[in-house]
Amino acid sequence: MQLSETQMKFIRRWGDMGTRWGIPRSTAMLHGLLYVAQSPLTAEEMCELLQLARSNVSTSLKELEGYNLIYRESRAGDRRSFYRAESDVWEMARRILEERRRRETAGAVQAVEECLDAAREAGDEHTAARMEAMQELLQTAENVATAAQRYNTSVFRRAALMGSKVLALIAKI
Amino acid sequence: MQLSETQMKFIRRWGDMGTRWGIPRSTAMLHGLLYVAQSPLTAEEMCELLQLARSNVSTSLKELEGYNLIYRESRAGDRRSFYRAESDVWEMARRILEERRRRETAGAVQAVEECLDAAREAGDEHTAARMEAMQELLQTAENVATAAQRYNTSVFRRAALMGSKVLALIAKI
DNA sequence: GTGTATTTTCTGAAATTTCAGAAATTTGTC
DNA sequence: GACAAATTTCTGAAATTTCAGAAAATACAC
Repeated sequence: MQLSETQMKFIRRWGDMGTRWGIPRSTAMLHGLLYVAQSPLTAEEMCELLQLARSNVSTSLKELEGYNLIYRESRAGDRRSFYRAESDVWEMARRILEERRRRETAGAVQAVEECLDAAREAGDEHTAARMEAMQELLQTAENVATAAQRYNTSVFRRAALMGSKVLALIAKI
Repeated sequence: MQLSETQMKFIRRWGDMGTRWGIPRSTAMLHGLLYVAQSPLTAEEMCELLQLARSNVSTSLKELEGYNLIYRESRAGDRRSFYRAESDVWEMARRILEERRRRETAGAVQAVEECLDAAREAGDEHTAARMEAMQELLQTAENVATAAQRYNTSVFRRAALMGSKVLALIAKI
């Protein structure tokens, strides 16, 4: 496989994007590569195409698997693993949402919960009130994110596409 | 002003949270401090309470102002600035959303747009299709985020609280 | 089992980010 | 204007993160 100039451009941009989102550049680039690739690739090929160290590719692919953004496949008579990306962008978004919920929001809910308990324990009304408000926000975010996992990708996509209309409707109630 | 143990605990936790979200620990801690503070604080007081360098506090406060998460106020006969945080957590969330949209999503939409043009130019059907799908996702996220800015905080909150029910409804269509 | 292809883990170097202290600038008073 | 208080910017040190190369572990053929 050879990368076209256009593909390389996307991969580089996607890498830049990643860094703004807290994802290492090389990890994001590998994801971008698999997203535009027409067929599954081996780790070795990816090293070659993006000029990354084999170790780096190995670690990054594992991270991407953790986010369920890529699949690894085996082929008969070939002991290497072949990787391909989830190609449905809505499914991709849903999985990112789920992982971020798990790693970030869930922890926050628990942390604030603890602080709320401590504030009540100490009879600190003001702080308790603040913690309660924060708790409502975090718990709601958590609930929405969890709900999004219950339905299929098509529902998720339609909900997003209708998003602004739903808001307009709610504003009228 | 003196910080209670509970408040200090929250501030530290909030700082930890920040780092996971790509926000410097000291910046997040300052925000947490202002969120739990009962009255506006000066930069100097914040240095004292959190044991941070004056310069650091200055930079971080400016960053928080950039996110519209804090307000600075002046008082007659006092040349110092007094800071307080937005205390409505839903308004807070809305502003974070808006800033993230501006800084992260907006740039991505443009980057993918460019790549899409390049792919079409080069007659690269496969890549163009992938870029189109990605574009739909990013543009939709952008649209929803923009829409959320059009209504007041109460609408935003109600929409979030109804989120899972709205999803269930859409799933039935 | 042995040997080889492939992947993963370990280690440290390079790059980046965070943040304190010093210097410079701004703001407001007189 | 001169002066003092407050804030911001500059600089580099410390901490963290990213990532390459080497070593170790694993998987599979024979």
